Amino acid sequence: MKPLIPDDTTSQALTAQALGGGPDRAREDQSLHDETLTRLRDYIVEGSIAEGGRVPERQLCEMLKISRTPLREALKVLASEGLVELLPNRGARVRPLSEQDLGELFDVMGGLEGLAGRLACEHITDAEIAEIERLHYEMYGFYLHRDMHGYFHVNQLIHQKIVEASRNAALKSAYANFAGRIRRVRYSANFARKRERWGEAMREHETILDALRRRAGSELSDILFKHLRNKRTAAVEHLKTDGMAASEPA
Amino acid sequence: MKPLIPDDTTSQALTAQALGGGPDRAREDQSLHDETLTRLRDYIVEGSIAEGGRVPERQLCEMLKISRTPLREALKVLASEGLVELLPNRGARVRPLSEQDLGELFDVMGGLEGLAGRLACEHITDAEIAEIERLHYEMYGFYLHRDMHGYFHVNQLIHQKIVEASRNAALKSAYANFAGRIRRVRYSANFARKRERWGEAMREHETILDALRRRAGSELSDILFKHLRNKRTAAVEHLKTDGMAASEPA
DNA sequence: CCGATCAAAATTGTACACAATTTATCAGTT
DNA sequence: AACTGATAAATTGTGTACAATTTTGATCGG
Repeated sequence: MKPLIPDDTTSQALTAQALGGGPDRAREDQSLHDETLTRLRDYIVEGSIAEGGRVPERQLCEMLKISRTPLREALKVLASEGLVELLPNRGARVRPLSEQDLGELFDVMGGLEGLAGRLACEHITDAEIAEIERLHYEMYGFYLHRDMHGYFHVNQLIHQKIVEASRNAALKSAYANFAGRIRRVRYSANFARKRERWGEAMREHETILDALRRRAGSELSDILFKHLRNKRTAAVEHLKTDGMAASEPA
Repeated sequence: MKPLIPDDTTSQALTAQALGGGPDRAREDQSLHDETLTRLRDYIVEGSIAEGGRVPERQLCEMLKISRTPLREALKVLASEGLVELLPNRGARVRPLSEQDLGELFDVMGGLEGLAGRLACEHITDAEIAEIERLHYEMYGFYLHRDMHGYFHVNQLIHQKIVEASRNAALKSAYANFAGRIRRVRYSANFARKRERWGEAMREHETILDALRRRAGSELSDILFKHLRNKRTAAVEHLKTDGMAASEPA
């Protein structure tokens, strides 16, 4: 058989354990439950299970080489995180994200990023700003070379840095949670083809950096929300067109 | 890469399930797990267990008249919500909230409320605004009569209405989660004695209502965050002084 | 008398068994 | 042949048993 789940799954941003405010537990003495939780979450976030697909417990148990008890515990947690849906006596399904759901999630992300920016202005060091500037120009390079992949990567890095600079663990956890939920659709749907929006996003990032330099919290908060709102529009638009094709076969 | 999952897309049943820890759900065919989850959460939020207090599973099982399995499932979920802490082989403890934790939570609440206000401006109806106005004046009445209890109650109602008007279920859930975490300390600590802050808060509420009437999203978002930031200062100050006395006997 | 070491009890982590509910299969009837 | 109903299989929900770890308690030595 196949491993089904790679061991060194790059769990980059999703370090924090849920909304808990992250006791950044070392990988050593993780209980079977925690291990299962992390692996299942990554598995789902990566989009390895079809939307709304039924997931028999037995099958997952075999896959993860554990018994049902820790698996079910993990499922309950994932349900509370919003990743799966638990239907009574009918098992767990990967929570389908409607157009509206995605819109809502993006708005919340916008609120959280706005908050992160505002708080970052209170705490960020010059060195951190310099680092973000560096990333910004790197991103600009990707933009010029039309390297979408590199662009997105650095883009996420910048937003992540801002969240870090907020010095707020609770915010960081919540952010990671919502990011994971969105990332699932982002995985199955490639965000390319938004060339016209690209330049606009790049300009928005200029203003973000500017506000950050001036430590203008309220202003930055506003800019970041609107930035995400624009992203939202593009994303929902994308899901609307691409989502159709995916669920078309009928 | 892995089929593994039959593509059975018959899921349309949108159970009002915990989206991020949302405490609103139908009381009908709750599984024992859900029932336990709700009851335990309420129990903890109400402050019935001392901070950091050990909570033997057996004891809780007797109290809730259930076996360990659903209880443990509930504990895992509460841990992911940040209410309790799970120490390996050492059981669950009510998560102690440091001064900093409380500050962080208040800031996140501020961000969420700001977001709620911004979104509310996009969706709120005149009737809803009228309702909030009514509550506002009711609250003002309590203020004039120096009725702290009534004031706080209506105050929470107003903030709740704004969240409702945002028309964002994900936000509502996250808000409920963080509100619960804060409420735990608010219960054990009576927020009285903040007379001087009271008038200021009342004035802030005037501006909130004003911005809401004008549907000035960005402005309202800013006001709401700053409003919560002021609350935060008062609350943290309170915990600093009162928290000492509370954790004395140990 | 106080502290350390080891055994006993209690508590937690996981697996498994059984009951309840849902889903699938298959007659029989129109 | 399609539909309805009953029955069988499978799956989920909950309780309990057992192993592993921690906490408690007692004995021994200083």
